[in-house]
Amino acid sequence: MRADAQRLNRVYGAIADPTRRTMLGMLAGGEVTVGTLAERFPISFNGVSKHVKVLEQAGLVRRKVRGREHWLRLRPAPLREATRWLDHYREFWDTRLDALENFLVQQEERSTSKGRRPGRRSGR
Amino acid sequence: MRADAQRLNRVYGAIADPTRRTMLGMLAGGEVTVGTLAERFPISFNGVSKHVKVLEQAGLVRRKVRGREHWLRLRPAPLREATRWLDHYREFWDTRLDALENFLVQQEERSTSKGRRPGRRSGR
DNA sequence: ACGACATTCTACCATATGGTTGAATATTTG
DNA sequence: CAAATATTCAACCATATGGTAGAATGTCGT
Repeated sequence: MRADAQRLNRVYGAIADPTRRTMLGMLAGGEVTVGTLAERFPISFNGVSKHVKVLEQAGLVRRKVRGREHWLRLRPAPLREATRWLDHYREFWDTRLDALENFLVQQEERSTSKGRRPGRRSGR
Repeated sequence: MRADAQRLNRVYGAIADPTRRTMLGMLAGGEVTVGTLAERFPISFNGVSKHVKVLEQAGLVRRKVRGREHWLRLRPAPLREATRWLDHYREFWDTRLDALENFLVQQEERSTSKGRRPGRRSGR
């Protein structure tokens, strides 16, 4: 599904920025306003506001307007999805590729440390 | 450490692109040349070459030049690191925030179902 | 040596991103 | 009502990104 991929794009894109990762960490304790968030970053309020919007569009943060303040809350669901994709491949690679790597490295060692033996198909 | 964050930026940035995610999937089976990879994408060879470079700089792919061909191999280690960051937060949020969300939603229901809206001044 | 092949490098383009400032909007407070 | 506050919107800038095309580099086959 395309929508699925789109969401992954947004989520990984969102957490690819260290400022936004830090923001997510700050939201772990509960709700926080945009202004409170902004206090802790060396960029302008507007810069922070933009980052928040990115997190929001990735579905990682939910905004609730109460009076003049915007309260932000973490939404873990998209992270779960993102983890699922990563885990699916990572596990497979961890088990399968480590073995493959060892195998290939050994093969390399064999062909470089000892001379090529006659009658052997040289793997190029 | 900053280097750590830098690596996470690169890895998440790399997998934020669906073309590159697909490439990683294709590399699961073992080594593949850039050209073989390129055959399966609707973009130019050069475009593919650029994507490969991004994956390489994120440490997700290792390149080995054999003759005129460049063979690519997956490197799972950075994925492991990326998963670790995600998992650390996700687990925490999963347990802690789901409870918080339920609590807050209930609170909301309680206050809205009784028609207790705060002074309403219509927009504009 | 020569041409075909696999690939990168350089240059270019359009759009996205992260940042800024200033104006606008809505809300609380005096 | 007016001022202060919390925030977004709009415009702008510099740089990054994803894409293209063409030239350059290195290797293979004859």
